Amino acid sequence: METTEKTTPVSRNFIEQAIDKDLAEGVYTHVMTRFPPEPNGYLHIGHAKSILLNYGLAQQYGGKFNLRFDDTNPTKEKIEFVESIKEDVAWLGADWEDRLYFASDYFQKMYECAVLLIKKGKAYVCDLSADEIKEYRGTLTEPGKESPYRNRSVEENLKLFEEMKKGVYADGEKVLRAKIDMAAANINMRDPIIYRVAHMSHHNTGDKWCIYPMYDFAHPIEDAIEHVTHSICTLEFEDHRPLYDWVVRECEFEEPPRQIEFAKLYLKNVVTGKRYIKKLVENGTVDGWDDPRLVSISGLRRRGYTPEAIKMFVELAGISKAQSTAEMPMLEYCIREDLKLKVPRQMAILDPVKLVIDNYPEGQVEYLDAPNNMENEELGSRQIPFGRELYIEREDFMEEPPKKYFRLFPGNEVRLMNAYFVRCTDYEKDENGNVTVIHATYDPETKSGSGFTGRKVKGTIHWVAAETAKKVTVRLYENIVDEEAGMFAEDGSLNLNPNSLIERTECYVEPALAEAKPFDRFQFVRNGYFCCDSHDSKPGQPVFNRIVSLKSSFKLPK
RNA sequence: UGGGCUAUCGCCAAGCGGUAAGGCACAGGACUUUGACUCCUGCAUUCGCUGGUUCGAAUCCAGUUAGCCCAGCCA
Repeated sequence: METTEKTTPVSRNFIEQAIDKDLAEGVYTHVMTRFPPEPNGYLHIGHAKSILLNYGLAQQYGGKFNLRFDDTNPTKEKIEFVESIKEDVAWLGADWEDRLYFASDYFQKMYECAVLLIKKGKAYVCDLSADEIKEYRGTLTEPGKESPYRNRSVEENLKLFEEMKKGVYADGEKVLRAKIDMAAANINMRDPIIYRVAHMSHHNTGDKWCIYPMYDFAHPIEDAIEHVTHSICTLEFEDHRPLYDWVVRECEFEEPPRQIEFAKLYLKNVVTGKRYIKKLVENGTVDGWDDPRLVSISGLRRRGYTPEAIKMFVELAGISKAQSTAEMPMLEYCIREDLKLKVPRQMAILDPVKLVIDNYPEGQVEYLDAPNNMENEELGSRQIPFGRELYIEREDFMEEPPKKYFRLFPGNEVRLMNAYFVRCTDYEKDENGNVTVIHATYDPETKSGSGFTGRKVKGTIHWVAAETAKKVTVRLYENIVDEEAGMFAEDGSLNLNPNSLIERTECYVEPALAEAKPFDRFQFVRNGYFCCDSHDSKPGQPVFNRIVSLKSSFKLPK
């Protein structure tokens, strides 16, 4: 093993610093984290940050990581979301081992905690209606006032709560509230509701319960039960921390978990909002939650992103408390970086025009050796057919080239990648002025790998032999949002980009690519990185999604 | 004078009283059988603003401004 010690001092983020301190001071002797999604939708890139952060921390400190579904509100949750979330978390590589938990499995314990609070005089059953509770709560600037039911006896509260549990009351008729402080500046502390009545079947517990705990009450208990040490959540829960601490303390849990908040990750000009995506799915703008244009985990996966790239992105973006919006090029950098040495490089023509090599024997086919990845010899090489008629990229030929155009134009010589030098001799156009065929002659001496140094060419273009080429469909993606117009229109709807998906059905690839399987990834020379689509590819008839284009610094001079 | 949080390059982000890391993006140049990759070079005399403390402040103090979050029987 090499000992290339990098002396780059990797700074620790504020969460790691907090954990270091806790460990050093003996507040905790181990580290336990968790990812606690509510199964009410699909995961997106923002969730990946939380997943990878929590899992990474557990790894780093030799601790454990749990996957826990925070399923305390049956009105929003579905089993299908549980499945998709498990798939996505697993795909990202966050291993919960045998620790898959459901908040709903703790309902009995939560109920007992509620009873304990009642007995301690710290909770009471309140008969106020939803509107009244809202009214009594006060406003941001005015204190609330106490509920007339606030001072019921412990016995009465116990009886009433028991009746709530038994189903005596209708939804909304009664709630259990924590008795804290109606005048607190922090609204979360103004006697928050901790249990509500909801006569509804739960995906996990069925009809066993008709009372369900609220997030603020349930979450700290869930963490405490699992001996989570660091309960990492996003910034909007900062105001809830005093309540979190109150619950853990009043329920008398030992070694209480600590809540730490960090900033969510947003992407510039990218939609992640559930209601917007739902609309896009419903009106057919996208073909599902895993549409390759979405940044849902399943969408990124289908597009061809790798877990490694997502992890790199999340690490690059960093962890802080400052509201941040990363730019798409940062994510794109990560996938290019990850795929660069991992995938084979192939020649594919996305916008074909025929090139005829007039001095090449008609009917002759010759196999040429082509390295799969010149920067990674481990990927080996392949044999590719060459012949008299080829397809080349339409943009690789110009009738009247501007200065500094290195590709094909009448009289110019270029290298056909992995093959020969060819010189353009002539071209044909149709009645509309479109170039239909380009003629050239090749020089046998210049065969790739022959060591020919007689002369040099400025340009190298890619090609595919016409006779053996495989015709495939390729999909090119752009942001689904019209960036020029801005994300949202005045009425709050999305400004859509009509060209977010360009499907090309007449693309030609090397024959071997016909056998590409879903999730096979390639670099198509000069066209970017592509992934065989997992939905629409059929055996022998692959569809390729462009994951990301290559960086191109070539711009036509004016 | 409601509470909480945040402000360091176009974007992300280190920094924790000793004189502004790094990455993305961008711009030059070298190299090149991908105008890619790689490699060089450049890119904050300044840390929201104003004062103060100090030999010394992005870091401490005071004030000020801006942004985000909170008034679900959602999470």
